[in-house]
Amino acid sequence: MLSKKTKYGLKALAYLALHEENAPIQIQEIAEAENISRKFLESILLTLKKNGFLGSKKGKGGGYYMIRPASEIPMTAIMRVLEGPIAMVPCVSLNYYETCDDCPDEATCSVHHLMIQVRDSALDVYRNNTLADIIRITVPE
Amino acid sequence: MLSKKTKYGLKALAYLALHEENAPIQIQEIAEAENISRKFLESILLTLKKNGFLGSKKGKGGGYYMIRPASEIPMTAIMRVLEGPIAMVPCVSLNYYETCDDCPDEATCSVHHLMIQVRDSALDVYRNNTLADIIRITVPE
DNA sequence: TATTTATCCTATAGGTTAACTAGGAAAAGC
DNA sequence: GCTTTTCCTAGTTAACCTATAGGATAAATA
Repeated sequence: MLSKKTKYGLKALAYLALHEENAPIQIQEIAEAENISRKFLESILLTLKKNGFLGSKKGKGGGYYMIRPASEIPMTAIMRVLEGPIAMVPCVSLNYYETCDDCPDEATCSVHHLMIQVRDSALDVYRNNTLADIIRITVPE
Repeated sequence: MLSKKTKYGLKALAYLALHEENAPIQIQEIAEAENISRKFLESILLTLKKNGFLGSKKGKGGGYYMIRPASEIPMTAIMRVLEGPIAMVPCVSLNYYETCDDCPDEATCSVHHLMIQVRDSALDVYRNNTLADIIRITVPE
């Protein structure tokens, strides 16, 4: 299941990328436009900023803004920051690898091999989409 | 993240399918072979039975056994019973569809479209694998 | 300089779910 | 009728998710 955090984060990024006219956009505005709890969104945008996806300005006229073009942000990067590992099992995770304590041998583990396939297919999708790609859908022409 | 329930369930099914010589296999044996808590596995096997994947026999010489060939059990069916929906968001689920209360329009939702792609790629994997396929890996030749 | 506006930061409450565990009922075999 | 096994209900514990509170910090402006 996709967490609300990820869902809200994606929507906020999409909103910011669509309104990419230099002027910062306030949390409040995004929260209202996308039906997200203001305080919750606040914490999400903060982690997106800390991870280099967004810039911010404090004070009047402040807010958040895209720091680089949406077309240069692969969905893999966003998903890893918001949702965590793309793999469903740590033993097939590229960035968060961990051995299974119950499993004697990965090479002969049927779950392992299936989950590698699932991971690769998800990676395929995320690698072939940038933030710009998922926005483009909302603006058909 | 894949739940332990699913992971254990898959391992148990793999074990049973590999030892498909008519004689029932006891929970205890599977639990020991696969390093699974006996009581927990008990409840998992029970739901697999209730969902038509396994048969059982009580009393001495009892246990669980495959009810149909592993090659006829698609991974989609197993995953849906053990893990639930394959989709990461209810609004793109084929079998457990629900509307998002915060989202005014699916057609213009960027998350929606991305998640459809992810769902389809996962479905692709699960549809192209049966239980027999994931076991085959453990027996290379 | 004082005030307003906005993000930044820490802590925590409340609910849900996952991962087990306990204990016995029911059925099958000897 | 005793043993062995699955069947069933309920409970426990810990982690995590979602959201909120309240103030610190910084920027703009008057």
